[in-house]
Amino acid sequence: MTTTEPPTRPPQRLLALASWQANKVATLGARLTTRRMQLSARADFAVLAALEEYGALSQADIGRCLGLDRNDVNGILNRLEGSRHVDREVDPADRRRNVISLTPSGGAYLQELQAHTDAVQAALLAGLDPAEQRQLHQLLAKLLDTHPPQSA
Amino acid sequence: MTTTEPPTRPPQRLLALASWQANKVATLGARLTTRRMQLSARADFAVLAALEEYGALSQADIGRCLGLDRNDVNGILNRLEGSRHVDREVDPADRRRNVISLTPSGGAYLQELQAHTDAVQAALLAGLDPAEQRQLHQLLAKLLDTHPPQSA
DNA sequence: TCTTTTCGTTGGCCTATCCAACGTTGGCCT
DNA sequence: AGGCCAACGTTGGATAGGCCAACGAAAAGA
Repeated sequence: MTTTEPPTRPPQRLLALASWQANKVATLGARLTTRRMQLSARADFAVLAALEEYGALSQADIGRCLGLDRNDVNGILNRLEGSRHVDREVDPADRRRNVISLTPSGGAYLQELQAHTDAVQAALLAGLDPAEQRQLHQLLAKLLDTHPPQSA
Repeated sequence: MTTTEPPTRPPQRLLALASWQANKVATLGARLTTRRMQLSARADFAVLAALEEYGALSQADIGRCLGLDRNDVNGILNRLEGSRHVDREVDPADRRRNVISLTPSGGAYLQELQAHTDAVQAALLAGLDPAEQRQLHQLLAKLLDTHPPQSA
């Protein structure tokens, strides 16, 4: 009797789900990231990128444009402030707010993370040719565009 | 002076990243899921789908075909066994293994979850026309195919 | 003025992913 | 036979992400 062979593939019910696929791609990205940097550096990268593109921001604005919760932004900033990648000052014009600004050290850190991130992207998309990569990117962008940005 | 307008969009450095997009789509899927069922039901769905497609499996086989860690499979099965959706018996042919099998109740639960899952997919992909949905699905499938299946 | 909103902060909950270790069991090899 | 190694289930823990509730301070609106 042939021993019933163990399954190698995920069940069709899962393969059919775009959300399941997206999850798998996301954790794949996380795995590839771990090989090159601390996992939490992804969050740092996001915040630093926002500051670099938009200049000084309040914590709430950072959260809104990144789709992050205020609390989580706070935690990331504690880390970044601790390593002097970011300055945190009370906004004199609105003392409820903190003005978060990028330090030179933070800018350098951003460049460093960008290099690692690029490598991760290349590894993640290695199986697709350039045209397919562009297609995928555009489809994901369109999908995200149709959903309201929301930071919890 | 025009007060510097708060940014609404994520920075370009993030928009350019497929891994960031995948993460966002994944959490979007999670959010939509939460509206209809317990978040943890996604894991239940995956395990039940595997059992339904392949018949009785060992815990290790479940983990392998779903890409899950053995430990996590264990936790999911504790839940499913507690609600009688799954039977767990020692394999008489190999007493290291447990034979996990779907109960009628589990089959019904699977159908119920499938309905909710379908609704989530529809909501997630609502912004894409059918051809785009197919394209996205195929590109994600191809991407996942090029990466070795690995369960931690 | 009083009320409502925004902001930063603290603390906590749930899920996901992953790693390390243990005892049990089976297969393999000499 | 014996001894070694691999696989299995299980326990416990680490890190991370996403989310919610509540608080005091401060601003905006009525």
